[in-house]
Amino acid sequence: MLTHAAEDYLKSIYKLQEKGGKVSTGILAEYLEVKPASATGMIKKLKTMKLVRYERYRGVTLTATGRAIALEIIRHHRLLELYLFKALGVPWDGVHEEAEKLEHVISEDVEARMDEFLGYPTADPHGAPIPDKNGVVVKTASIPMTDLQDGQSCVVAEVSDNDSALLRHLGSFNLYPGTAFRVIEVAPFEGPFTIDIAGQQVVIGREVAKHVFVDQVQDPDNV
Amino acid sequence: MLTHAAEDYLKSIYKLQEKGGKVSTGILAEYLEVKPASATGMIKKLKTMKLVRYERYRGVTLTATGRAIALEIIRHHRLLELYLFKALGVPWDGVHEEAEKLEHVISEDVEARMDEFLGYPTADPHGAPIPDKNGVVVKTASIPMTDLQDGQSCVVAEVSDNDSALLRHLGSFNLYPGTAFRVIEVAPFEGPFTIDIAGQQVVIGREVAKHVFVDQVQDPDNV
DNA sequence: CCTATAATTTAGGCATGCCTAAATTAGTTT
DNA sequence: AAACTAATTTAGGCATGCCTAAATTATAGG
Repeated sequence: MLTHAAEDYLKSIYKLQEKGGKVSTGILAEYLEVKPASATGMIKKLKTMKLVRYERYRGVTLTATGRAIALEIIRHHRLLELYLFKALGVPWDGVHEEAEKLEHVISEDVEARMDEFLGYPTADPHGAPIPDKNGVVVKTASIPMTDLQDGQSCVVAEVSDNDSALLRHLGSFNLYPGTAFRVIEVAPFEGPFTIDIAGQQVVIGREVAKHVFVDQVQDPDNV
Repeated sequence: MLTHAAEDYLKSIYKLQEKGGKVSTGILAEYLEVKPASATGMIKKLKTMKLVRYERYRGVTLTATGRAIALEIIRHHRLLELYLFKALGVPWDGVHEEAEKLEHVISEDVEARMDEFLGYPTADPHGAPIPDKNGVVVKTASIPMTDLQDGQSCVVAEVSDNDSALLRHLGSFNLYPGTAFRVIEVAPFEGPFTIDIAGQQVVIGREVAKHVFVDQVQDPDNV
């Protein structure tokens, strides 16, 4: 069995690898909030366990085994988030933190029971896909909200889950996965987005919009 | 915040103190499946934190603070056991093991939600009392099954929770807390108990009976 | 090409929590 | 009271996982 720390490293390498191939020691350390020297140490340990590929100064990537373990942990995390949200009513800005601790200790048996209770779901409360038992993840083709233009309509697919203040903010606009909205105006010079959610006009700053991903984009009718 | 290990020590000291006052290093070490030398080390650490009273070669006891923490962990453990049992259908011989891992990471918020879901229960699936939020435990006056005589009727109050094979065995007889039975015969020379559960005759060995505690003992009608 | 800067790695240290082996203390027995 | 036994404590070691500080390597600019 792996230590909690090792599991966290694998999970983080997986996530960073998603957007950028090889993962540098520095990026990984920053993501995990440890010093680069500590990351080097753990990477070496993971290499002896054949969970990562690594050459010094060259970055790190997961092996097939390492990836499988990372996806297992991510599955635990996202199922737990959804379970806490649906079964216990934990607010969506709190589930990440809770799941972060529980993901390392939950058994396969309990996980399977939660999965059944939830009806074998495919996305967590933030819209992130839940890998299945075999580690298969359905990639979504969502685009960042910052790519939207005036007049376009869409549906929220996913939002970043790691900043609970941001989530509370989005929640105050009802900007959950599944919520539809239309862009009324994109202010020039990297300005904010004015959008229409169910008849309500809302202004969303650029920094916030970076963390919102959307699907089903439709151009305005009057083109 | 305390380490998981420290929490386990406090919980164990509490349980051992219940039946026997001061707790010796050896007993504690045996209970925690650790060497006596390791227990001495942790006891010293707990003493500097003022969670235990301790003088070398004299045994250890909890301070008020230490006791409060122990009861908090025990509350986590027992609420989790009941939640896993009732909400997720985990079999009663599996909940102890699961709760043992979860008790150290569950938040007060999630615990409060489980408590509410369960309707503020007072006993776990093995009949052990659940301390309330303020650390108040209702002591039960149960007696060991081994004290029963021919003909007496009673109700199961509590069973030991730490041996899952034993629990499966008891489960196969429907010997759960709340189950009523009548003693048909106590075989002489430390022999087994023959009992009547809902019309079924069952033979219970002495070693098993030691782990079953009963309430509401009534003498036979024909006295 | 060679040097400056930034990233990374190595070296050495610290806390936790376990271990074994040796020394000490308590308590009982003669 | 001395000696023996059993329990306990001390001493020293090991793995994990973090840290800081110093050395090394990569890479880009002149």
